[in-house]
Amino acid sequence: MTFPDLFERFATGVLPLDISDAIHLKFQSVARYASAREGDAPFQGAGLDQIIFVARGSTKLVAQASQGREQIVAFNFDGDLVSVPAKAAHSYSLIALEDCELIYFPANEFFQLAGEETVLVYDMLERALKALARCREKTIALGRKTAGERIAGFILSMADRIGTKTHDGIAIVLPMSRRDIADSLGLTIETVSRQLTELRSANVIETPGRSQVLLRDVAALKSRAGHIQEAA
Amino acid sequence: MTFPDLFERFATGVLPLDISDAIHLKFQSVARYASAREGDAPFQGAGLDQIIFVARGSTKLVAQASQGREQIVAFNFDGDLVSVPAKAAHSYSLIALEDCELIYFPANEFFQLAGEETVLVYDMLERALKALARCREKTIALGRKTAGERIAGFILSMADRIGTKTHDGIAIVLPMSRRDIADSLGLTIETVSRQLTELRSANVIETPGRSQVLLRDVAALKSRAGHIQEAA
DNA sequence: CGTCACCTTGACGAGTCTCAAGTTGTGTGG
DNA sequence: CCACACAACTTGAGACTCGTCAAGGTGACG
Repeated sequence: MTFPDLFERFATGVLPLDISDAIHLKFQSVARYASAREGDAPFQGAGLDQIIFVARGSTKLVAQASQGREQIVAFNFDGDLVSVPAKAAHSYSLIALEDCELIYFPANEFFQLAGEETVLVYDMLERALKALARCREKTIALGRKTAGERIAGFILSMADRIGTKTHDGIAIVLPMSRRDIADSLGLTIETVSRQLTELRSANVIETPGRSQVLLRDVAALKSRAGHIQEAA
Repeated sequence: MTFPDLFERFATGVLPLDISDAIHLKFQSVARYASAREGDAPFQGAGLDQIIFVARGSTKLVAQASQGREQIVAFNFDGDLVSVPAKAAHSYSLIALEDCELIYFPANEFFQLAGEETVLVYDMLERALKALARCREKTIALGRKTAGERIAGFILSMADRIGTKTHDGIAIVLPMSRRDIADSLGLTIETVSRQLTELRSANVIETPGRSQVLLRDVAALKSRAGHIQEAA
C-alpha cells in the first residue's frame, strides 16, 4: 500500500470528519511511515514519546520487568492509536505481531497540531480515558481472577475486537502466540495451554490449527469469565 | 473548612495559574461540594461520570467483581483529581478511607468549561496519560510480581505519596486497612500480614500501631520491590 | 517430506489462599 | 482515666492453584 493510502486510513480513523483541509495537510506533512516485520520493535530507543497509528497489522505493547519477566500491556489491531512512552519507570516497547504498516508522530508535534483543532484534543482525552478504562479492567482480571476466568475473558475480548461471524458461530484468527497470551494475562504458556484444552474438551471452543479459535458456546464462555468484561 | 477555602485548593491545584477570572468564576459556580465520613460512597448511583477533587482526606476507587471479589484500582489523597465512570463493565465506586471533603463536577460540565481554556484540556489529557501510566505499572505488578515484591513496592509508593521525613527515616500513616492493601495488590489480608511480619523481622520496617509504618532500610525495600517502580 | 519452533501433556513443588484460632490496638462507656 | 469489648490484625496448618521442569506431539514452512 502507498503512503497516501495509509495516511488516508489514519485520517478517516482518527481525525474529525469536519476538520479543515489546512490541518489535514499539516498532519500529512508531519506524519511518518514505518513498516515492521513480525517481531520487529521499530521504535526501540526512539528517545521520544510516540503516537502510533496501526494502519495494517497488529502489535503488542510490552513492558519489561526485572529478571526477564515481561508483561504485555495491550494488544493493538488495525486502526488502533497507541501512545508509547519513551521514558517511564520501565522500558516499554511496541513489537509487531505480524508484518505491519504504521503511521507515527512524535507526541509533542502531534499534540501541538491537535491544539489547532480543540475537538481533536478532546478526542485524544477520550481515547486516553478509554485506554485507562481498559487498563483498569485488566487490573481486575490480573488481581482477582483465576486462570480459567482470564482465558475465557481473553477469548471474548478478542472475539469482540477481531472476531468474524461465520454461519455457525464466531471465528478468531489470533495473531499472537501462546507466549504472548500468557504474558498478557500474567500466566505461563503451560497454564494457557491447559486452560484451552479444558475449554476444548468442554466443547466450548474448537482450535483448528495453532492460531484459529472457533467459539462454540459463547454463553458458557461468558459465565466462565466471571461475569466481568475485560480488556486484553 | 468553608466551601471557598476548599474551592481555592481545587483552583490552585488544578486550574492553570494564568487562567482568566471569568473561567475561574464559572468553575466556582459549577463546583459542588460533598463531605464523606469514613466508609461512605458519596457518588453511589450518581448515574453520570464524575470528576472529583479530593480537597481533604483520602479515598479508594473500588471495582466490584463477581462473587464479592473487590479490586481497588487506585488510592487518592489530598489534592488528587479522580475521574469516576458511572457506566462501565463493572460498577466502580469511590469510597472514603477517612473523613473527606470533596469538590466535584459532572464530567460533561467540567469538560465543557475546560474547553474554554485549551490549556486545561491538555492538562486533563496529561493527567489521564499519567493515570494510564500508573495503571500500567500496576498491571505489571499484578501480572508478574510475587507477594513480597508487591508489598515492598506498595510501601515505597506510599512513602513517595504520603510519607513524611523524620530525623531517623521516613514515616507513613496509612489511612487504609490491611484489607484495602490486599484488595489493591490482589492478595489476601493474611498474605499481606505475613509479608509485613517478614519485613519487620528483617529490620526493613517497623510498624508501631496499626496504621504507622517506619522505613528503616529503603535500599532493602527497593531491592525487594523487583527493581520496578509501581503505583499503588 | 523433513525440520523446527511451537504447543501440549505430565509429574512435582512452591507460593498463595482458606479456614481456624489466637492476639493486640483502638475506641467507648463507665 | 481505666477497663472492657470488639474489630482488626497476626499466626498456624493444610489444601489447591498455578509455576517449574521435563518429555513428547504437531502444525507450518521450506
